[in-house]
Amino acid sequence: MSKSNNVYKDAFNRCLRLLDETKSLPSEPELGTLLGVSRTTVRSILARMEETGLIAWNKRNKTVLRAPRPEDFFPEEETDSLAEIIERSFMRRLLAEGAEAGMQINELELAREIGVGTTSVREFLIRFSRFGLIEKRRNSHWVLKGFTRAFALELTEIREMFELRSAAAFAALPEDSAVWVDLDMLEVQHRQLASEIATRFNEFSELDERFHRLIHRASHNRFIVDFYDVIAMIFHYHYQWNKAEERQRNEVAVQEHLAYIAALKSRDPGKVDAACRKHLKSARLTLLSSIPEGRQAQLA
Amino acid sequence: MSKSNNVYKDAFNRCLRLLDETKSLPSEPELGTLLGVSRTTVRSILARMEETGLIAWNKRNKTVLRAPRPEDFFPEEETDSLAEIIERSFMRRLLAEGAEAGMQINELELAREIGVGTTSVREFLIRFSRFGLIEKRRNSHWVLKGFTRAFALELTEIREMFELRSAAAFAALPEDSAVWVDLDMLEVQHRQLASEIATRFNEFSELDERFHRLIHRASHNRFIVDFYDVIAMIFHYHYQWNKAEERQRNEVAVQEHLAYIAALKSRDPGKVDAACRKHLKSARLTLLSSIPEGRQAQLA
DNA sequence: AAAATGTTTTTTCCCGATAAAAGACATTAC
DNA sequence: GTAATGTCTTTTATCGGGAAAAAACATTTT
Repeated sequence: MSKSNNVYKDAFNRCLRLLDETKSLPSEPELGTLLGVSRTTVRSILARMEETGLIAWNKRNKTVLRAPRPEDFFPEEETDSLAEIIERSFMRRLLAEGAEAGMQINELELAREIGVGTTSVREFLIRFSRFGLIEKRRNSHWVLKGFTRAFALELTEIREMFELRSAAAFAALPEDSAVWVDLDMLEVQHRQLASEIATRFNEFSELDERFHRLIHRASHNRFIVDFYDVIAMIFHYHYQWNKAEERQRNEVAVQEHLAYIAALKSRDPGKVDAACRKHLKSARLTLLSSIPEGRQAQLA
Repeated sequence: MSKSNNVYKDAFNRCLRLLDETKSLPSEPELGTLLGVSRTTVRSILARMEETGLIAWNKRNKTVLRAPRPEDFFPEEETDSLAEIIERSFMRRLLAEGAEAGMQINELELAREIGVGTTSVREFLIRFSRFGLIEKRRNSHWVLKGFTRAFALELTEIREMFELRSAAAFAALPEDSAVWVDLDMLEVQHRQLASEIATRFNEFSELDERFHRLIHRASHNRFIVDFYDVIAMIFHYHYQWNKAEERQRNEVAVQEHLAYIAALKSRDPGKVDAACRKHLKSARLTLLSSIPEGRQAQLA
């Protein structure tokens, strides 16, 4: 087994959901762009759909025969890429108790534990190293730097620097820039979420990321834009294992975002700066308060 | 051939240079730390040195029998790690004419061209991607973003942000901090270089890097410290292929550094800021002026 | 008993091979 | 003649294996 066909399985599942909406499927290249895969994969999907009686396929004709049933879908866990599987396993370990700074990381052990080859683990660790949580010793093991208070402070320091600059750049964008439309859309979504916060508070994460990424993009600086990956990763996993006060937290954040959006729309640099600072400050406090006190740097 | 023994060969060569200085070599663990390799490698080195009549080795006794001759050394090109070889090849292509933005990068082709396995090339590209010059298309090729004017501007924007902050932090360090001693040493070396600039101008690069890294370390922020890797890499390769006005450039930079050092020692935030800005501005101009005008972003 | 040397085990680094997926080329349909 | 489908080729993602290097363990020396 050299490569799993998760790309195919994931695209197949997504394609199944398209079946509900139409009587017939579009052309192969069109499906390809829609699903983000090559025609080769599209054709495998169509082949299976024909086989299982979901569609009748004859050249350009792809008629939907029946609605998809639960058993038509591939199991969720088979649609994840290896990288995602490794990342999840690794993050679980990292945020679990006992993952102290200075600990060494063993590629072979990780690979065996997760049940994958060492190459994939190596590649993952190299990719992951840019998050500043691990470090390589040449010709030797990786060292865990740990998800410590120091890490959170260093991360937020950069975040604040970058976001203040991006927000200022955003406010200075011309009236006819497309970003104002995006911002309006985000504002509407924030208002909707605010009005139903009691039941939908867990949808905030995703909205949060889209909002901040929009702002960072205004910097027109790849290093700033890319840095948001670090923040997104940390927030994603950290809050996944730390649900304390989630509703309360998100409710506050939504209101801060709305104030921030209003400041951006005012295009007044002073107001933008103030609203941005206020939100970043509470984001920092939230992150810091959720790091257990015992989880300090233990490094020599 | 699964792994070259460049670690051994490189350490062997470095160990040969130690032979000139002493009558006998220290213990195995001591040699290991000195050369930065494991005892296993140290013992291979000693074994060969005994074999070639360089030393007499009997347990704790490692007596030097003769001075090393040129033919005792392994050829320089055999001491480079695969990663270094790939990096050099890749950078040569990148900075050569015809490497335009938007071009795709083919792992297999690169691997064949350099004469290495695909795994090593993949790992290199993943590591290299943090420099912001290439980007991965999921399940597909890498895309070259190109060493363009835009790249240089984005790079220097971050550099300036980080260095101004680090310099301010540096100046605020307590009197008894060890950094002041390091700074004094660097100042002396700068003065020496300044006085012999006509013949030693090409030694500036290395001094430059040590100076800026010292300053960045004062930020106590891993993201700032790590970012200097990007700058160092760009400067290293860029100037290696662009020697125009090198002497003139370095002469100016040394003087700017000396002014910058004086400002830091004054611990006056205003002076530090001014000296830092001045140096960064000329560094930016130098970098920009050396990017050919034709080398613009061509991306769709 | 601390630190060295001698020996064995484990891990890292890297290659070649193979299935999945992408991409290129040839052919057909509208 | 443009855009689809059909077919073939190339590239990517991943594994297992093997030599180099590190690390762990055992034994000796001072």
